[in-house]
Amino acid sequence: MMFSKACEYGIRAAVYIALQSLDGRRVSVSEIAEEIDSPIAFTAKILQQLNRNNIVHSVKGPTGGFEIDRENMDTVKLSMIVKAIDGDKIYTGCGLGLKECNAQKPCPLHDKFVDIRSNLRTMLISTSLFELATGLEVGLTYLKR
Amino acid sequence: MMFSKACEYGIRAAVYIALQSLDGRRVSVSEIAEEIDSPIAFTAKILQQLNRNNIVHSVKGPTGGFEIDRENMDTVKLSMIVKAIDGDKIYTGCGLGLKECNAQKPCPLHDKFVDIRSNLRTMLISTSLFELATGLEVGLTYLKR
DNA sequence: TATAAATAGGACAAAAATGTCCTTTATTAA
DNA sequence: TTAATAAAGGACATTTTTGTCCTATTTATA
Ligand code: FES
Ligand code: FES
Repeated sequence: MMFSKACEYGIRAAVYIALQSLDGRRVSVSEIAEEIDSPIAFTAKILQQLNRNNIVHSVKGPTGGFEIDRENMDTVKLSMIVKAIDGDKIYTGCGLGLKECNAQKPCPLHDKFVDIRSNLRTMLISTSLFELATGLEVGLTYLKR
Repeated sequence: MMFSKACEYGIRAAVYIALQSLDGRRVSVSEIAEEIDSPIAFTAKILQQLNRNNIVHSVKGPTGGFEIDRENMDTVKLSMIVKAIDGDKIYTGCGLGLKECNAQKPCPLHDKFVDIRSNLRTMLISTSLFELATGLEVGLTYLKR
């Protein structure tokens, strides 16, 4: 609805990796896919994107896998993941599908849409991976069901 | 992003029909598609759905076309169009793609997501076609660009 | 009543998103 | 140095969404 499937998997994967990195564990694609209940090969592609965008860090070879350093858990915000995977149409797009959102020639929904989107934007910009992972750690939230 | 293409076209079409109905004009699919800059045959399909859901009224034959009675302009809210075309996954879906949104077993984003979604929901439920059409009438907003 | 104009609807086509498979590359450890 | 393990990445397959085309139905009017 709001995010693409790829983006949903990307966020779930990043949160899982963050959680495990807090324990010093590096995790493989197959473990991630298992734990977030996502298609493994597709998840691998998404992790490649996150790696290229320096959101996660990957290590090849035996004992390799994905990890996120403690610093990144705070600096990486949801907005960065969404941007890496879905681009910024979430910010620049018009709610009614006009070429782009444009306050000079607004669609009928513009004012109300901009309001909602700004809430969303603020939320994404202010939510860190660490924040999402710690809820999991305490067992209050879930990455699959 | 937020709505499907079909839904965007549906809303734009409904607003245009409402605007013309205010002047007592019944409009054809081809005129609608022209005025909202949408693919004509695809728009026709969407209008069929809106007709079946009693959001617009269609009349066959010469002098036929689409119209919306004055009463419906007030009673038809954006939420009804979105529901008719995109279903209610916008309300029931989980932001991170878990089977459904569930406060008992929430995803890490649940609380923040529910907040945003509730704003969106309120906006959709409280915005009528009439409200959107009148902005157009006054020439402040646009359905194409 | 015949014709033409308009929507309804089924079948099909194209494009985009999602998902899979297989080979290559890097790296560890025996 | 070889074998095994893990990510990278290219090519392909499937599914969903978007879009088109053609025929049937309804209806106004000449
Ligand atoms: S112009 Fe449509 S949302 Fe801004
Ligand atoms: S459970 Fe994910 S948004 Fe509610």
